[in-house]
Amino acid sequence: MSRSSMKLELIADDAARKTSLKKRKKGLLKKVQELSILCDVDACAIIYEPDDRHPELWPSSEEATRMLVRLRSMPEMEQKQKMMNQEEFLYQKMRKLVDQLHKQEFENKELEKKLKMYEALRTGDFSELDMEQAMNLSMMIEQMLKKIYEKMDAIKKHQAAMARVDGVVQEGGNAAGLNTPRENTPTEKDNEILQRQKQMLDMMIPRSSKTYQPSAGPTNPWPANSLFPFN
Amino acid sequence: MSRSSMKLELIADDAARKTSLKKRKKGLLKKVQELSILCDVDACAIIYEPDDRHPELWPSSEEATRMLVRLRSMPEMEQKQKMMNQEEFLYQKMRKLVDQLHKQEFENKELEKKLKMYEALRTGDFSELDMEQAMNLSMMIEQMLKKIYEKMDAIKKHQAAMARVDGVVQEGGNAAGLNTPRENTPTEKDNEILQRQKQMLDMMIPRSSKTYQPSAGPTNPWPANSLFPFN
DNA sequence: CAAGCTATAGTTAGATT
DNA sequence: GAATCTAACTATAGCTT
Repeated sequence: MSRSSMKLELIADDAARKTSLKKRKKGLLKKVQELSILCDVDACAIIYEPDDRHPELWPSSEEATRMLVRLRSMPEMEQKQKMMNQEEFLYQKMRKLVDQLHKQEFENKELEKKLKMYEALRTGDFSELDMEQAMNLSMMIEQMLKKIYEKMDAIKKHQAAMARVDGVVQEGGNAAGLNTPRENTPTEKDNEILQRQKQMLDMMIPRSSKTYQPSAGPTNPWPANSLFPFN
Repeated sequence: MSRSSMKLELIADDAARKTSLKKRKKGLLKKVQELSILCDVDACAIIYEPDDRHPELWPSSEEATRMLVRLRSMPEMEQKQKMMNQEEFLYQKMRKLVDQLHKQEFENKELEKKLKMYEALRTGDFSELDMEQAMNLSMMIEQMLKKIYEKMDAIKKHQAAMARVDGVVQEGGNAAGLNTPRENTPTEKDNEILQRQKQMLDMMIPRSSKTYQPSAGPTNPWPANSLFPFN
């Protein structure tokens, strides 16, 4: 219903009624399908058009038939219900299976989410991630980068010290192959760190990452109950 | 459906599925009512919830029963009824469920394997991996390292070139902070590469990796149908 | 756990081709 | 009629209460 909300009553105009029926039938079928898939229920719809002997059965004639058979057998079943008969046993078993299945499916989704992040990290393609995953991943990358920088600094310091020792012996050689501390004025050092960060990101992320921007400062947009395992 | 259109698949989360079912059931009822009133047709919907043996009938039990009576008068129905009884239906459904469950469990295991490798890569703890996973992982690390080295070489070459340009102007400065080519005799270079590999591994793997030994040479212990996705 | 809220995807009456 | 378009208009996922 749209355009000047119509009243809920028979559509008098023949053509309009038929058109509406066609559209709504389609819509209804879709809804039934969605319901049965999304919510895991057996559902069907039946429509008798006035001038048609054959009813329309959804989602399929067979499915509807089965449901109707179940429906028909229901009244008799009520009587037997006190006892635990074969059918009740089957139903119980099925309920258990359905529960297990749902649990598995849930776990599967969680695993896939995590995996997606790792894969994104490896390939450098972040386009498939949703907001939460992107945030998780950005934090993870930052943590990894931090560790890497710490390690690099440690190595550099070590090598600088070596170079100094060499220098005492050999009058200022640069054997370690890295720049020596005396070259770093405070400003130069800052620049260097920035440069190095860009290089590292480039190394870790083969395709240049248009989508990733390392968040600066102490701002932490992290959801408290993050799904990602920062062990 | 709203807010970032969801996929048409089982809602894994139990509570969400239940909520959705309730809402959609209501919506469906409304649609059926509207259809039958607006378009003058007999229509009904039937929903069997998984753990409820009593189906929900719309618009009313009486209406549904009337329709059932009409349906039963269809000749083909009678035959199908004999063939497919309720119990057989349940068994069929259960078989389907068991299959689904096994499939899910398998997928789950595969996902967990992959995840375990990524986690091992991140934490540096390889003790939990089995042989196949360790081999997969070692190959992955080698590939990543290769990429990193290539990148580092590219950067180094670039910086060395810069340094040479500087050298022409400034008489041999080492502005880029990495060693210049002239320092590399062949033997020194080999040593340096080895050294660098050790450093990189150390950086990528916080806890020193006792279990990982990069395999040298062209020997490839890889299973042809590796489970790991090298895309 | 039910009830209410809200933004937005989906539905559809009416018009047009 | 059937198909297509579009402007209302509704249904409902994800939240909050």
